[in-house]
Amino acid sequence: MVEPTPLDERKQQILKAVVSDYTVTGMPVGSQVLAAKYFIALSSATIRNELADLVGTGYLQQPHTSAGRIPTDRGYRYFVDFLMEPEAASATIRRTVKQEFESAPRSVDGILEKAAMILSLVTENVSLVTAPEVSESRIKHIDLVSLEPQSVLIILVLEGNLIKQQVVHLERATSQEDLSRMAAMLNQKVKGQTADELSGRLDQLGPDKAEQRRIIERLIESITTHQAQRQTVVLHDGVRNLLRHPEFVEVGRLEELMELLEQGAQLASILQQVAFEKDVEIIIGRENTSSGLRECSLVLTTYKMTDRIRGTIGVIGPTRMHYGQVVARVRLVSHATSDVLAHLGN
Amino acid sequence: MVEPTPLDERKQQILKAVVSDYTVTGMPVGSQVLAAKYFIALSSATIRNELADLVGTGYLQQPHTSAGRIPTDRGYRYFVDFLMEPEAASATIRRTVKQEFESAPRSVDGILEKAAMILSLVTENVSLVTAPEVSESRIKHIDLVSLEPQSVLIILVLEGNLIKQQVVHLERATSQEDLSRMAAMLNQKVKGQTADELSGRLDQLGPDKAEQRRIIERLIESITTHQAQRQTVVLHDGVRNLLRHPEFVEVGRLEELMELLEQGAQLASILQQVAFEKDVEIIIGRENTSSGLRECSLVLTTYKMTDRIRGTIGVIGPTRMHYGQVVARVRLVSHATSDVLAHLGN
DNA sequence: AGTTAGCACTCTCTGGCCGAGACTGCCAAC
DNA sequence: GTTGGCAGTCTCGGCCAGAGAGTGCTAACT
Repeated sequence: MVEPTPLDERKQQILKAVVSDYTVTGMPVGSQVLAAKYFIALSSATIRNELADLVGTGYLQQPHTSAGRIPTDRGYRYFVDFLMEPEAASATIRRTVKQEFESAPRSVDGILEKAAMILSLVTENVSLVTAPEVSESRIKHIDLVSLEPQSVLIILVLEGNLIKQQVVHLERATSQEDLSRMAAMLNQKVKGQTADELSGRLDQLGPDKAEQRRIIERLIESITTHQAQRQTVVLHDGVRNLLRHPEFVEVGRLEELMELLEQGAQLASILQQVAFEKDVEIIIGRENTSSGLRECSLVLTTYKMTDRIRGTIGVIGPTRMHYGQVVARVRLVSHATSDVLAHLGN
Repeated sequence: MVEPTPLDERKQQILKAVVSDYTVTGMPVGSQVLAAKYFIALSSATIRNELADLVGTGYLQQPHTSAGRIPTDRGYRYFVDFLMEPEAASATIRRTVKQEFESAPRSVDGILEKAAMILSLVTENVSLVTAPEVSESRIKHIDLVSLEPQSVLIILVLEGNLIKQQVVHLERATSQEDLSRMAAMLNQKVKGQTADELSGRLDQLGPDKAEQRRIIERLIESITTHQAQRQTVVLHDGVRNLLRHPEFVEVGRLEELMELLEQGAQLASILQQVAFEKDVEIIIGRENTSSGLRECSLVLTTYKMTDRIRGTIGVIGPTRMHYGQVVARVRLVSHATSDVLAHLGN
């Protein structure tokens, strides 16, 4: 990382003005416009000198010799770190979010899907939402359903009414009656534990018949390994919004981005690597390791359920975005989502 | 509908050649090319005469005066109805489909998602898959989980290990023990029935305590109404493929299409209206009622599970597509999907 | 009557050119 | 350090010309 050149007050104001203006108009910002709209006390020549400095230090760039300036990734970074003023979501937006959530279904999946929809709606960008890690969720209820004599369907009801299923094959035939009995016993023992915790506590299961015990071990092993290797699901919504941004008129960039969104795996690993030092994390342009995101920015935060952080929620948009507004709205939707999830009950 | 003008043999061959060539090259087809590549016995002048007729009767059109001809929707329609030769999927494609399905999870949801992925892969278009109607699926297992004293989570395990959940509120507090007892009873009575069938057969429930009976009625009512008002889910995959087609370089058309895909509801109703007179149904360009699909074609068929038709599977692509190949591959993936679903067990 | 060669015509596409417009960088003066 | 002035650079839109592709029509041919 390059040591950031300290900027004096006036350069900061000019950088801020360039970012603000460019964000709105999408056109490179010239010295005359800046002098007229933002710095009436200064002449355009003075501003030209400052602009030249900002280009030299890498905060701004020129698309071509006779054009105005646009921010570089570094310029945006300085802007969001030091210059951006906190904004609050408007009452209209808050009302929209509230109303939309009212029609959300009463399950984690449904709520997160709705959250993705709402977030893309209010930010006019692509929204991203990761589902909670199953292995970290508390188990509320276990059910065992016999499919074939040696084949069992395990149904896990996790906190927030999140339901997970998996099929496991047993070494020997086991009847539904036996399975129901084991399920009843498991429900008493495992309630409130996470899949992660389960693996270490097999010995807490009372001394049952050796055979049953072996089956239960097999089931629990299946649950823990299966959940461990599950990759995080990433929901997204609002690609249609992206098409309206002028930076995506050429479909080239879009293709790589769509691939990223539709494959999910790479995106999941990107989102998992985010270190949330602040409540909202912003990743700008080439700060992204993925080439499909070189001209995009991510604005990410987390959401909670039962007071623990469970997943990431945020948006992907062009680097030229109204960061203040997007941050406010991402934060709003994140809080609203956490609220709705909280009301699902433990 | 305009009465189709009967086409003599040679006009048919010329129309077929135009469609075939245009499908491959994407360029308007001229009389010289046709004479050289497809009709060596004829002169380009003769072909010009025939082309003029085909334009007059609405099977072909000219982008501009000095350009070659391209098919109209009507031309494509005639082609797929009378001229298209049946194709078979290549061994490579068949192997790909087979291999991909091997890594599919053992649940309906997972398999259908995988099917969408595979179909978009092998057709290089956007794939569509509707999920089975829950209300028509046989119930394999019911579980009742107490959330709060008066709040119950109903878990339905349907054929194919499809799991559906819903929360229902009761008039009075009911313990988990009571719920488990009722679940056990319900499992005996309702096994193998569909939600639709359930509603009519309340009286078959043995004479229990009036109170329990009322609760069960409430649960069943909740199941049937809830499932009835669910709208069909439409999965899609492969938007990234669409971006590679030259007809979508301008994002205008794409925007409407993305909206259709991401909203789902309108798409669901379109798919439900398809009358499957043949095994593969093709809807071309403006035959679509939806404006977002005016320059797209749909190639659709159905898939089965336990010998009953359960949903629609197919693709959306530009009207200029290799229909024969796409039909073959849609059919292939549909059959493969049905096969994999069949092995899930009842 | 159907087919063909010939030909004039139309339309698109590409590249080059020009002038307008937008901004800059630099210099000299303040 | 700031400013006015000015020459220089680059993009963009419009215009034009020439090449290329393909047609429609006519007249001749089988």
